[in-house]
Amino acid sequence: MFGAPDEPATAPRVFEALGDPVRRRLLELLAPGEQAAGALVTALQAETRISQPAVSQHLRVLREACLVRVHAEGTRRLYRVDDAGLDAVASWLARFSDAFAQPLDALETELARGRRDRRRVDAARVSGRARAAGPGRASGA
Amino acid sequence: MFGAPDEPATAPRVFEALGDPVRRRLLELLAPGEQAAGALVTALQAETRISQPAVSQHLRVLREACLVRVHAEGTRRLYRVDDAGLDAVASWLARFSDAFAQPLDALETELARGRRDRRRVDAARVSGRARAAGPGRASGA
DNA sequence: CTCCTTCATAAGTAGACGCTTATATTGAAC
DNA sequence: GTTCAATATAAGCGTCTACTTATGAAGGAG
Repeated sequence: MFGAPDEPATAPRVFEALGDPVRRRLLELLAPGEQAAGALVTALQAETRISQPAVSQHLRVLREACLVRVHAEGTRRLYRVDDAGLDAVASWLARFSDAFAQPLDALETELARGRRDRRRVDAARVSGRARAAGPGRASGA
Repeated sequence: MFGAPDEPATAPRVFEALGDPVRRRLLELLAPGEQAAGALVTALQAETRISQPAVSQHLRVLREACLVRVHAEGTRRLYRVDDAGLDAVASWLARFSDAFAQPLDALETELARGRRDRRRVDAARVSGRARAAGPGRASGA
């Protein structure tokens, strides 16, 4: 049952996976915690008219992008968010952080190291404010 | 020349825009600073076989997603990264930050406020580590 | 073993998307 | 003015993508 789980451990096509609104919604539904595939189907069908295979295919794409992880429990498939994909996105995005963010990064790294000793390894750190920015880009003028 | 610049100031279809590798490359090319459209075409053509209109169309999508901003200088069109779109991405991504990140966010906000007084308003803060995470998600086990 | 539940895969199709060539528009230079 | 340089838009087209229905495979219950 259920094809062999031989994902390549890297995170290819992450942005492509996030390009679809249904897949983003799936991730949002998974944000609070683990969910069975069936529960995700039900939740989506309460919002949109979509079939079970469609959801399954979306979950496959998310899996291949390392954005979700699965483990079987009986006949159920329990999905959860996978940090690997999100980290890939965050790290790409970091390239566009303003220059002044760098020292802050260093501080964060330090703090994160301290926390890591408190057990909680290698988790993503992302924060953002949604308002449009003024002219404060790295390019200056 | 050049259609009227009436973008809606919001950032729709940001993830869709980032879904294309050429558009991501364009943003990377713009990361160091402002670039003329022609320079971007030249840079891309040094890597891939692509036409000028194709690049122009990609730039249009990036514009509509608030991922780049333009201003005309003579007959040139100078493009730069627009924080609005990146902020939208970062803020969506923030939903998936681990719980322990919250206090850190507060610290950051405080630090950012201090910097804001030093002039440099409302810029995005994003940082991430690319390595795959251990079992540290919000969903616990 | 049989039946039901849960989920994935197969095959086919409509539409979206990105590319190309051709052309229009605008500013600068002569 | 005419001409050139820079960029955007228009039209057309192949391909990729997400959907559907139909089916398969596997675990649990009786």
